[in-house]
Amino acid sequence: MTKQGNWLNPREMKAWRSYIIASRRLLDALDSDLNQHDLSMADYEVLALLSDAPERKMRMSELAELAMVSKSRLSHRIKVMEGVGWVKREDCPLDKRGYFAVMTDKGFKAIAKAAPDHVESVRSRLLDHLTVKDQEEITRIFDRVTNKLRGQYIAEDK
Amino acid sequence: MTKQGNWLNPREMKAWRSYIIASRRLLDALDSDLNQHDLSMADYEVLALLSDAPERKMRMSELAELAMVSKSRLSHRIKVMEGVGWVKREDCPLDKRGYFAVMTDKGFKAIAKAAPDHVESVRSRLLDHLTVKDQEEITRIFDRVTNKLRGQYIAEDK
DNA sequence: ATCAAGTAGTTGAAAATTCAAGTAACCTAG
DNA sequence: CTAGGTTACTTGAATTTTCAACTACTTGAT
Repeated sequence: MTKQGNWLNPREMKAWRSYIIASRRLLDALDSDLNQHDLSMADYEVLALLSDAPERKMRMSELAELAMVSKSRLSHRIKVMEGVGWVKREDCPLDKRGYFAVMTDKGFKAIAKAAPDHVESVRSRLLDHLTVKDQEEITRIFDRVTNKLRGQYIAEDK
Repeated sequence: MTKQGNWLNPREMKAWRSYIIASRRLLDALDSDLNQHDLSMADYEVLALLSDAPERKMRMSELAELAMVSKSRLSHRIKVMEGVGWVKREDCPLDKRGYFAVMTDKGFKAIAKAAPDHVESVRSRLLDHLTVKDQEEITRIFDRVTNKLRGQYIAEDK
């Protein structure tokens, strides 16, 4: 299984390093752009998901899953967003263990305000530098990676 | 400058989402693999840099820069690594403000033990799913992204 | 020399995240 | 209808990361 001693060849190494370095920098830059709206990428994602959901509400579990964060983290995060007034909790009548996170008007306004800048940020820091062909390659390659990963990766909670 | 209201078209959206989702999952998986050696990706990177440095030592600033973490974060992190016995600090005679982080034998053993698994992890979760052509595309595309980013992004400290 | 400004690195407190329980509700086999 | 296991979510404590000083040293201009 673990075929040890099998170091990366130069081509593999270059691909891996290029990818990792660009990604770190890119994510840092996007996050830092978003900070001007007092949002992190993770929080933005949560709000974006909520704003697209029917009635702008979603079960905690589903939200955690789609936003790819642990339940615990989402729970803590929603608590602070609740403090800021962007979301409220609402209990689920069908399953009394469950809760909905519901986006408030204020929350909607907050993300509506941040979204154009964020999109512009994604453009200027990534998409603008990719040709149409590049974009298609990226889609093809990373969809494959996700699919393979789905098969392999068994996370405990998140 | 900020051309607002310019939402992503479907192709751009697909590329962006594929990339982001795969990356999140990939990094999570790699991190979780490394946890079996009590290491995070960031700590691994720090140790890897040290183990490649002459005399296995490096100035704090340089290490922070190459590992792409803030000085503060590195400082805290080195403190715990020092506690574990993987590194020591050594003061720099040339610049009395400065310190070297020096990897100990124990530290070297720790990363030497983790490295093959990590490499295997990078392979099985990413590289194995990329053709040679894909790897070259990745290198080309992400090198470009990094270059553009370098021009744009002005981070405060890190 | 001297002083102002910048650099190297650390620090403590605050905020975020993880980790390990914990509570309550649901589901299902007998 | 009920015990045992699972699911949904929260919580508090521990760890990690960020943030805003702060110290000590260096540098460069006068």
